Amino acid sequence: MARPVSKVAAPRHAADNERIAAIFEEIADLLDLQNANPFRIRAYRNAARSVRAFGPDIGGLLGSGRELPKLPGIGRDLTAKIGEIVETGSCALLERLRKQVPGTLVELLSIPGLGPKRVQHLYHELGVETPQQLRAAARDGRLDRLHGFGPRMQAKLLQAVDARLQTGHRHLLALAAAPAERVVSYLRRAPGVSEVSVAGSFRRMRDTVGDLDILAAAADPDAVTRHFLGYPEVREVLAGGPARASVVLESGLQVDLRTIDPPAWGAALVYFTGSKAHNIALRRRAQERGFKLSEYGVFKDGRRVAGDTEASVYRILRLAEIPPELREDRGEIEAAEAGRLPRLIEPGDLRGDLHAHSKASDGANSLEEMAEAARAAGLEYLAITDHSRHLRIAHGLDAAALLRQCEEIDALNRCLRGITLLKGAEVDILENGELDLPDEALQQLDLVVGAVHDHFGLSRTQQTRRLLRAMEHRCFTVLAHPFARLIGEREPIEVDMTAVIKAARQRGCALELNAQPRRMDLFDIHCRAAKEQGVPVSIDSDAHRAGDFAQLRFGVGQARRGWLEKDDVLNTRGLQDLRRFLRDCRR
DNA sequence: GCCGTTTTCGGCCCGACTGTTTTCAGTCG
Repeated sequence: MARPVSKVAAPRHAADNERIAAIFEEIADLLDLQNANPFRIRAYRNAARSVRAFGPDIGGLLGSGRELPKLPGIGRDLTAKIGEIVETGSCALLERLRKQVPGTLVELLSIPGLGPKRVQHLYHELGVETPQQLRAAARDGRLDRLHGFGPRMQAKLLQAVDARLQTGHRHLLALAAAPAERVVSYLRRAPGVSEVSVAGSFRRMRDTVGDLDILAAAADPDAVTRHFLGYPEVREVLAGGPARASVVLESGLQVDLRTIDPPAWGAALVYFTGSKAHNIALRRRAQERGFKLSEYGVFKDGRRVAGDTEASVYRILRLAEIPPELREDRGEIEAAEAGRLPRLIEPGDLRGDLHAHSKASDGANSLEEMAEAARAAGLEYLAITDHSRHLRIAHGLDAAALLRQCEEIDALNRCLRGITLLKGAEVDILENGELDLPDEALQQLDLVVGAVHDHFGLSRTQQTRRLLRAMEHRCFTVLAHPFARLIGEREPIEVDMTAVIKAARQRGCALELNAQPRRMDLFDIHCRAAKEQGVPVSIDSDAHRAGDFAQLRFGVGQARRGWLEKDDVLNTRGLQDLRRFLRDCRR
C-alpha cells in the first residue's frame, strides 16, 4: 500500500522512525514507477517496515552518538541512508528520483486498480499526473486510446477516484466491529457453511481497518457467495468470483469474502489474517524446510501435510501457535520458535479503569451511574478523572469543585457494593509543563492523570521537555493519551517517546493506552518499549458515558499487539496492589 | 538492496481475479 508523501523539512537529528520509513516507502514507489529491479524495491519496503517496527527513536539514538543495532532487511547501504536522513532530513537518492518522476504519481499508485505499469502508461501517453487529471481524461474519452483501459477498467477507475477524492479509506476498528459481527452471523446461516471468521487487520486488531476480510469454509463456495451477495446491507457488488467476492455495505465499509474447502481452513485463515509480512516470513520458513505454504495448506511433494487448523500450520513449521495480534513479522516467529511467545493479556484480566468522566465535566452520566456501569462491565474499581479548569470547553473543574467531588465520592463509596470509586482528575499539562491545578488540590486525590489538550504544534524538543516536566510532579500518576492523536483527524504530537518512557521508569509512573476508538494511544510499538523498560501501561476507557466501558476490549487488542502480558498492565492489579503503586508513585 | 550450515553470487512468497491480451499482464492481498 502506498503511503502519503511525507513533507520532509527536518532539522538535524529530528528524523523519527516514521519519517525515515516514509522516505523509504516513497523511494520504493518512485523506483516502482521506473521499472527498477523489483527486489531492490522490495528491499526499500522491507526496510520501511523494519524501521516502523523498531521501538526506540532512531534519530535520538544516532543523535546521542550511539550505533544503530542490526535491523532485519537493513544492510550497509540502507544503514548509511538512515544516517543521511537523520543528518540532513532527506536523502540524495530520493531527491534525484523526485526530479525524474513527478511526485504526484505516487498518489495515483494508491488508487485501487492502478499499479506502476498503468500509472506509467497514463503519464507517458496522456501526461496524467493526478487523480483529478485521471478523472478528466476518463470523462473526455482520452483513456479510450490507451492500451489496457477498456470501458470496465475506466468505470472502475472513475469510481475509485471519486471515492478517493471524497473520503479517506480506512475505518476505525471499533466502528467496523458491529457490522463485522452482523455479517458473520448472517454468513453462518449460509447453506453448507462450516466455519466463518473475520480475518485481516480486524482480526489482528489494528486500530483501523481498510476493509473487512471474511473467511468461510464450505464444500460448495458458490452457494455461500450467492448467499453473501443477498445480504441486505449490500449497497454494491464490486466482484463476484466463485472463491472471492467483494461488496460495499450501506455504511461504506467494503467486505471481501473468501470461501474455501474445509480441509484448508487453517491455512486459509493464516493466509487471510496476514499480515502480509508475516505470511512472507512463514512461507520462507516453509520453503527452507522443503514445504510449500499457500492458502490451501502446507504441501510436501504435492501432498497436503497440514492446514486444517492454524495450529497444524504452525506446528509443522516447528512454531508455537502465534496469536493474530502478533503476526506482523516483528520477531514473533523467532519467539515462537524459541518458545518465548508472551502470554498476552486478555480482556477479562482488567480489574479496573483509571480514566473516566462524569457529568461534572464533559461526561454524560452521574458518578453513581458510571460506578454501576463499571461494575456491570466486570470492574472492581473506577477512577473518576474529570477535566481540570484549563479545559473550558469540557467544563473543567477548579480546585473547589474537585474537592466537593472528592467528598461526594467518599460518601458514595460508603454505600456502593462490588465497586470502588477512586478520586482522580484528568489534569491539563500546560504549555510549560506545569499541571493545571494547585498542589493542595492534587494531594487530595488518589491519582492524577496528566494530559495534553493544546499546543499540539510544539517542536519535538519543547514537547518532550513539557511532558518530562509534568511527569516530575510528585502527584503525577499516569500520562494520558501520550501522543494526543485523533485517528484521521489530528496527527500525533512530536515527542521523543523513548525519553518519556525512560523518564516514566525513573519516576515510577505509568503510561496510558487510551482505548477510545479515535485515540488508541499509546501505539503498539511503544507499549512494547514500555514493557521492555518495566513501565506499567494502564488500559483506560476514557469513558464519557456509561456504555463506553465496552471500548476497553479494543484497548486490550492494541496492548496485545504491543506484546503486553497481564503483569505489564497496571489495572490488572487488585485494588490493594494498585493502592500500593499509587502510594509508591507519590514518594 | 539484503542475505548467506556465506565468502562472492544467485535467489528473493504464492495464487486469484480482472479485463481484454486470444494466452496473459497487471494488480491485489
